[in-house]
Amino acid sequence: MPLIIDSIEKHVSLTPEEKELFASKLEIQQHKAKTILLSPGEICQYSYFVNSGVLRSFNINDNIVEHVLQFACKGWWIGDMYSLISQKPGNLFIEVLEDAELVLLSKENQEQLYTEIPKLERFFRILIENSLVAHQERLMDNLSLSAEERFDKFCKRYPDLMQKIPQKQIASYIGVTPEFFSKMKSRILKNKI
Amino acid sequence: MPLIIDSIEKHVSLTPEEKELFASKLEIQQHKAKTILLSPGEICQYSYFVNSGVLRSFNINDNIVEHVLQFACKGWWIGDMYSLISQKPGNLFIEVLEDAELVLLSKENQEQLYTEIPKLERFFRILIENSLVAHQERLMDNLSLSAEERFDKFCKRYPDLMQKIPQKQIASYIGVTPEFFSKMKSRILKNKI
DNA sequence: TTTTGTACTTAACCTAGGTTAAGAAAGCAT
DNA sequence: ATGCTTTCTTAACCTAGGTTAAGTACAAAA
Repeated sequence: MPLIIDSIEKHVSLTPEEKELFASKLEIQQHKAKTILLSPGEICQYSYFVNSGVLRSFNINDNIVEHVLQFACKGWWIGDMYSLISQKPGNLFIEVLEDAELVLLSKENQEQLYTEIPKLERFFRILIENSLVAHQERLMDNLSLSAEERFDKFCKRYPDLMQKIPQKQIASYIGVTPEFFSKMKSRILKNKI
Repeated sequence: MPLIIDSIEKHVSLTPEEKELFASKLEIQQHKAKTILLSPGEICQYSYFVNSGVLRSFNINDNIVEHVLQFACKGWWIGDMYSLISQKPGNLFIEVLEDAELVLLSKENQEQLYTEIPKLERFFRILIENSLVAHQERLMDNLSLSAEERFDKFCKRYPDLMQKIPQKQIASYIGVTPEFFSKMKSRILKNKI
């Protein structure tokens, strides 16, 4: 599994033995689109690394409205962080949007690796730092930008996702209804002409 | 500085020598309310731990509107994570809201400590994990809850802050204007009677 | 080929929250 | 006490985005 190793070695370098030890703790799974890997109420046991395909994490509030927390495509990690670290029942769905090959790292194996290969604890520290910064920026964007500006940023940040996923998912990610998203999109088109 | 050590030992235990090494890397500062510790465009050099007092981090968008990213009172860490890890100019102000005693840990010292005392890298990994979970929850709340529900959660989560800071700051944190916040507050009062 | 379901669009109408403006209250310094 | 500044309130009016509902366009089953 070269992709996951490569992505780690962008931040820390591993010896061949360390790579082997690491690889021995991983599990590979193939999943079809629409598969639900995790549902609210369940305890998240894995960090998922995406070799190919697209996943999303989202929740559903009382009104049956979905809200997307994260998309993950090739080279990204996804999971229910809250449930994973607390080992309590989570609030998120994790769903496969496009047929995917995933690398699974169980909570226990991850903890073991932290002590067996401290460089991996560093890697995950850095990974989570970057994720925190991204979430902080998205939070501030939601507080200060209009829907159109958020959409604009989304297009620039995830240009490849636009083709791959239904636009209602993007609407949900930027925090508007599919109807408003559609209205907004046609307004943008008109203004460009 | 017992508070910062205590807060670390809730997650990892340190030997007396490690505590001493750690303490030797810290700097203590007193600051009056209204002091600006960091402004947009500057590069953040420190993680700030709050011994006493209250701080906030916030940004200002084009329209001269402030948005609060975080409050920090006794026992909390604050900083501009984006600028700190990238060592690029940041977007945040960090301001003292109530006279404060702070413990400063410089970026270089923090990196040194990670290798000198790997347990500290673990501590900060856990700290950041928790921060990430909190930001994820706040993000989802902003997508799915009304202003009143967000205010409700804020009151429950930070009951002590209500007395300490001007309510316009709380309005800014939950993402509404001070005027609307005031209207909402009086509506809530009426409904309780 | 028809059916069925899901995604997308459009339009009329609605509301949570924003804007503007003016006054009241409360700190804080002189 | 007296002004000066900042915070808070209220009210009239406004708008971004939500809701409801109906219709269109596909794609997957059957």
